[in-house]
Amino acid sequence: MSPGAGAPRMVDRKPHDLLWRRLSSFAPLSDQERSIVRQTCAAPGEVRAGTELYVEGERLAKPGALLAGWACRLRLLADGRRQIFDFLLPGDLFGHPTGAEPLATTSAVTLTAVSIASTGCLFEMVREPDRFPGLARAWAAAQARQEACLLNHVVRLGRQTAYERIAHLLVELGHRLDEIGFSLGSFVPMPLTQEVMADALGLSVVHVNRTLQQLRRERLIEMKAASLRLIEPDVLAAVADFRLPRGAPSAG
Amino acid sequence: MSPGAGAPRMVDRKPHDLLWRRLSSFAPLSDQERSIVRQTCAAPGEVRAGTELYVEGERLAKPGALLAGWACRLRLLADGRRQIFDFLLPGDLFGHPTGAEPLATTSAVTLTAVSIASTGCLFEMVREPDRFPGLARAWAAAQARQEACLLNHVVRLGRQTAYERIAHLLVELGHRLDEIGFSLGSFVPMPLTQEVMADALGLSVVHVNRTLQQLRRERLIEMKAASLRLIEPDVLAAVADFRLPRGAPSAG
DNA sequence: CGACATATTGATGGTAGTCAAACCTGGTGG
DNA sequence: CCACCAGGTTTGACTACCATCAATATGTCG
Repeated sequence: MSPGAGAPRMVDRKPHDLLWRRLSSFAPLSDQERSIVRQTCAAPGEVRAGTELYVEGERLAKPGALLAGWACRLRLLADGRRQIFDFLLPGDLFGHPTGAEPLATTSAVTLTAVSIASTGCLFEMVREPDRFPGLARAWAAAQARQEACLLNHVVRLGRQTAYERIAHLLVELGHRLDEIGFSLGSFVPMPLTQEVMADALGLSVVHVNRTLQQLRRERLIEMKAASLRLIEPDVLAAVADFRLPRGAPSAG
Repeated sequence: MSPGAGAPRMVDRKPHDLLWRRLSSFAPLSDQERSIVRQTCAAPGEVRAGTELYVEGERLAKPGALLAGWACRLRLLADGRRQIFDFLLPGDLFGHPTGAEPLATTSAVTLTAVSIASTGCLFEMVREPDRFPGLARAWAAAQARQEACLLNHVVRLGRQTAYERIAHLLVELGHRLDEIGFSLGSFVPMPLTQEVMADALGLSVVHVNRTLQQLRRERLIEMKAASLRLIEPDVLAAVADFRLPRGAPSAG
């Protein structure tokens, strides 16, 4: 499941290695493609926690990739309720128009300090699958992956209890972190406040708190600072009916 | 919002006109593209209600488009709970692999008798955006549309009450039906059982029943056989905080 | 230290789930 | 034509999960 202790970790390397390694795990890249991706990451931008990357309805003009830090996509309701759709982790792409209209269907906000590669030129390349087949395939796979997570999220929200939702989300995030070099059974970064988890999982902060306590009491998870350890990933996956997305890239 | 009473309705025409009209509403098609799409719909397949179009995990081999009838995408949990992700209406595409791996991430089941065009060859064409630019753009827009509906669904499930969820779903379906030729303020087909709505909205059948009654009592909707009328679409949209998806095709 | 965000705890109430039964409705067949 | 049945809808009684409100810790940062 995880690389051995000595295996290279994407996140340990220079940020500008992270993206091409991540894309390569979706589909093999040519040397040319790889070097272009690396160039893209040469001068990442840095933004603070709480920054809006883009806002619902706005024209998507600055597509990017996260090289470090976390963000999320969300929508605000008229009365202030907030729904988080998914989380963006290092190596994830954001802000790329999908349909004909390049208008954002969600907002996106950073949850931590974040460093960002601007991927405008990569996005141009993806439009020419003949010249850049590896990149195009990796891109499509990355999108498919994001959609798979969204489907998981719908299941959590629609048909799972608070206990199951939290277990499911933590296992999913654990696996995603595993893919980028953290090992599933050990402490991994988890910079989500309980309020953020609540807004993602459709629960109240109070109930998230109590449910997390239950998971800790049962010795299924362990929390420390802004990090988390899944003590029993298999038990958690079982109670949450978690399924590994098919076609998932293997870590390392 | 809707075409006048005398305007042509996509669904009134021969099924084999529906698809190209629908795709044209996303992006203009060349004469060649249009005629190919029409040919695709020449000999639709017919299947009964309750047929599985494909099953989660299976290799997607028979991509298609709905020419008549309704279907849905769903997932079953280990203990029998069921979550419906979205509904497929006439003119919608299904079963097209998105990422590298052509494995279904959901199952899909027909809700009514359905007629289907096999779109394997169209799907090949979409891979060559240089030769078929209109089709490629329409395809991308159709996908974007589907994703927009999925985002709406997450909001419903995560942050809305039963009352809001149902209102929101009905308005969304109303608008989608409006796009394919029914008019928003009049009776439109609505072949969903309360159980299906419950499995889509993360509610129990009983509660769906009671909430629908409330909407009827308040004279916001009217139901008859397998059809529905939104008496006050604006009020419903307001209580549900419904937003028209940007870049939506206009009906007619 | 004080200001602020986040986490925790307790008490109470409401929304929605569960269980169970009755009631339609359309279709089938004797 | 009516009995019968299956699937869907409706109703009632009861329960429980989770939201809400409010107050108190804990922690972090200038």
